[in-house]
Parts: sequence; C-alpha cells; structure tokens
Amino acid sequence: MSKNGEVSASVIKRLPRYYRFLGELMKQDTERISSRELAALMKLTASQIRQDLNCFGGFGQQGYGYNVSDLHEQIGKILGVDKKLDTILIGAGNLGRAIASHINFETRGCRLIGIFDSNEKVAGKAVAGATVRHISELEFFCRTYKPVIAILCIPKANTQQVAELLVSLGIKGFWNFSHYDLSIDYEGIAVENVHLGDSLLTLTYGVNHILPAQGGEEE
Amino acid sequence: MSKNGEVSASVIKRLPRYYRFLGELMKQDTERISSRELAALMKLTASQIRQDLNCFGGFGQQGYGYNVSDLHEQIGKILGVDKKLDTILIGAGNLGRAIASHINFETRGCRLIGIFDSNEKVAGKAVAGATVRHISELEFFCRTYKPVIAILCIPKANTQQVAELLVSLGIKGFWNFSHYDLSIDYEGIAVENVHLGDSLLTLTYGVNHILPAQGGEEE
DNA sequence: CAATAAAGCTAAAAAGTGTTAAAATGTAAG
DNA sequence: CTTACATTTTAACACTTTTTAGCTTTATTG
Repeated sequence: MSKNGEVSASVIKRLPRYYRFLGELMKQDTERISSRELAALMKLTASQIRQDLNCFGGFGQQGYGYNVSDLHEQIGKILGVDKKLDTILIGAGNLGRAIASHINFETRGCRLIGIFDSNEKVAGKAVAGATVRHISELEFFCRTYKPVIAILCIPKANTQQVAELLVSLGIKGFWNFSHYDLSIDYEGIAVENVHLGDSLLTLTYGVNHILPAQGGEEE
Repeated sequence: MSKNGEVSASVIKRLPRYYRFLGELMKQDTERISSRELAALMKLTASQIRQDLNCFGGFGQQGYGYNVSDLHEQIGKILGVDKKLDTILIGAGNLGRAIASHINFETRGCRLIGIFDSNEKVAGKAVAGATVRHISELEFFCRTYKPVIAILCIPKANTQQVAELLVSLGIKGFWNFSHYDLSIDYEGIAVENVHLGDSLLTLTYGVNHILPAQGGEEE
C-alpha cells in the first residue's frame, strides 16, 4: 500500500481473480481456506495474498485462516458488485452483440440498460433481451436514465468523439474495445481498455519465441 | 533486461502498443520521431521508451531519433508479424464468431485456418469466410494441418480437457477467453488469458470509487 | 565546423514481491 | 477449566524488478 493509504493498481487488478476463485470454492462448499492453500490453488505466494487482502483490513483469523464465503462477500463489496451500475453499450456489431450476450453484467455490479448503433438497419433488433436503439436517441436516453458506464465497441475513428459526448452526458467509466487508447485526458473518469489485438500479438510473440527453442537452441 | 539476457514480460507487453502507435504514425506519413515526442504521444516517459527499445538493440540514431517505418518493421519482426502462425478457433458461439470476424489475424502474425464447435447444428455454417467444423474432426484436422495456436471460446468446464487434447495435438499457444485460468502446468506452451469478466469488475471498482468522491469526500 | 538534438548508458529511486519473526487464535490434552 | 502446543495471520524487513532521472556520446544541421 502506498503511504497515502491508496491501494495500488496491481492489487486492484488481482481482486477480481480472488473473487472468482473464492466463488468457485464456495460452489464446492469449502468453508475456510488458509493463505497457503489459496496460494497453491492460484499459483501465487501466500505472502502476496495476505499482503493484498490486508490492504483492505484483516479479513483472516489467526489460527483459522479465511472464511471463504465471508471473504468472497467482503471482496465483492470492495469491488462494488452489490451496486448495479447502469450501463450502456455503443456499437451493436459482431463484437458488441457478443459482449452483450456473453457477459453476465449483474454478477459484475453492472446492469445493461441500453444498446445503441449508428446503423439504422440494426436499430429495433433485439440483442441479449434488449432492443437496439439508434444513436440519435443516445442523448435523450442518457439524460433520462443517467447511465454511468459505457461500453465502446465502435471503430477507432469515432471513439474519441463519442467518448467526449458521453462524458458530457455523465458517463464515469468506459469499457473500451475500440482500437484506440482512451487512457486519456479525463480526470475522474475510469477507463478500462481491452486491446484484443495487442493481446493476440503478445501471444504471437510468445509462440514464436517458443518454437525455435524446441528444435535446437534459440539464438 | 534481466541478467540472462531475456527480455522481461513487462517490456513484451508494451511492444504491441508501440507497434500500434508506430503504425498510426506511418499512416500520417511521419518519417521520424524522438523518444520525447513518442513519449508525449503515448503518455510514457522518454526514458522508458529508450530503455524498452534498447532491450533489442539500438534502433535509434543519436541526434536524429527513430525512423518510424524502420522501427515499426523491427518491432514487427520481434513480435513475429511476418510469420503467419496457423490458428484454430474452438467454440463458435457468440463470442467465438465475433472474435473470428472482428480480429484481423494476418496483421498479428496469425492465419485462422479452422473453426470448430461441439454443436452439430452450428457445423457447416460459414463464419468469417471459414466453415465451422464439428469438433469430432478436430484431431484429424490438427494432424493434417498442424496449427500451432488455438483460441478457446468454450465453457469453463471443458477448457482444461480441451486444452490438454490440443497440447497433445501440437498446439503451442492458447488465446483463452473461457472463464478458466489456463496459467497452468505446461512448460513450453504460451498462454494469453483474456478474462473479460475480471476486466469489467476492475472497471466497476474504478467507477464505484470515483462516484462517492465526487459528491463530498470519500471515506 | 560548431552548436544542438537525441539516443544510449549508468545509476538512483520506486514499486513490488518474498521472507522471517512475532503475536494471536483455536484445539486438544491434562 | 486451564494450560500448552500447533497453526496461521500480521507486520516488519530484505531483496528483486521496474521505472525514472541524469550524464555521455554521437550524429545531424545550419
């Protein structure tokens, strides 16, 4: 933890994974777990787990370990799973539709309340139980329902412009799938970039640097 | 760089982003760029850029900067964009189909050569120009065409089992979208996990910790 | 040919991770 | 019911990795 009491981004990034593993343990009716056991399961060191969890207060009990469902609930609260933030999705193309139907928003503290697309032909169609609206309705919709999260599945060229509009309409967080770095310029706005292309390239690198090493010696 | 001459994972993770920004600069006919300019553009420090690039040798020229198209090509080579690794996709559900049609594989050093699904009804349909095959054909296909990368868009429950089969069939890298941590057990296999759920939860945390801070003071 | 710009390199600072010792709790035996 | 022991978290400390800053060297440009 930093001196000013703020929890570092690296710790935050690990929380969802803890939450996920604890959820699994609950399903298997595991009542309690020590940091050592959890570490073995998650391929981490026990000290890191203890350190991470201690950023938010002592959830464990000495001589006992951590109560699984308790810890799960606590981390859930820290993440804000109980809040259900109203969320809209912009761009009902292949990826947008897949995200809408593939992600369980409710278990991640979100509620998908609207889907928008600039294509007139797509408007009116049902995706993941919701009707796609034309982008021209976006402004009215936001002023009425005040969503706080926007998912961007739109072409790179439009991203900055759309994001700025959405900020002016009260959006506080972006889940950005477009090929554009939205790491930008906004204070008080949370941005989570998902660069699938970059992710694939990282894998490409990894595979290319495994392959030559297997027949003979690399370099 | 570590003592044994291996480049650290944090540097590798940044390479695709350099590659992307350099590609953009090329489109804008920028011929050369200094680490300082690039740093401003990418919101990094100039030192970090110089340090990162120096892991692979001196691409820059003192007093001049970096030649954009040259550096782009060099990083491309490091990543292996020129290789075109044969890739298969398992799971032609919403997400699988979206990935297949949304990602430009060729520009990331991959070539999508097959799509597989366990659902008989999906088999035969065309996705992204390829025909979906039934999973029963997987083994024969792999032995014949020897793909090296597999994209997993399948339910959590099947992931481990399918991955093990694929490893036995010669797969060297996984791009894993399933809700399962494939960080596992294999030496000489590259794994890139894309946990969309975790990513959304991180955003949820971010937004929840912005919101209270805006009206009044947090905690 | 000198002045300037910029990469490369070295070293310091910061962040993150792992280790160890101390304190606290639960459990079981007397 | 008390006490002793084993377990396990905390917390402080040490080490490693990553990032940043500053200095040195080299090339370009007028």
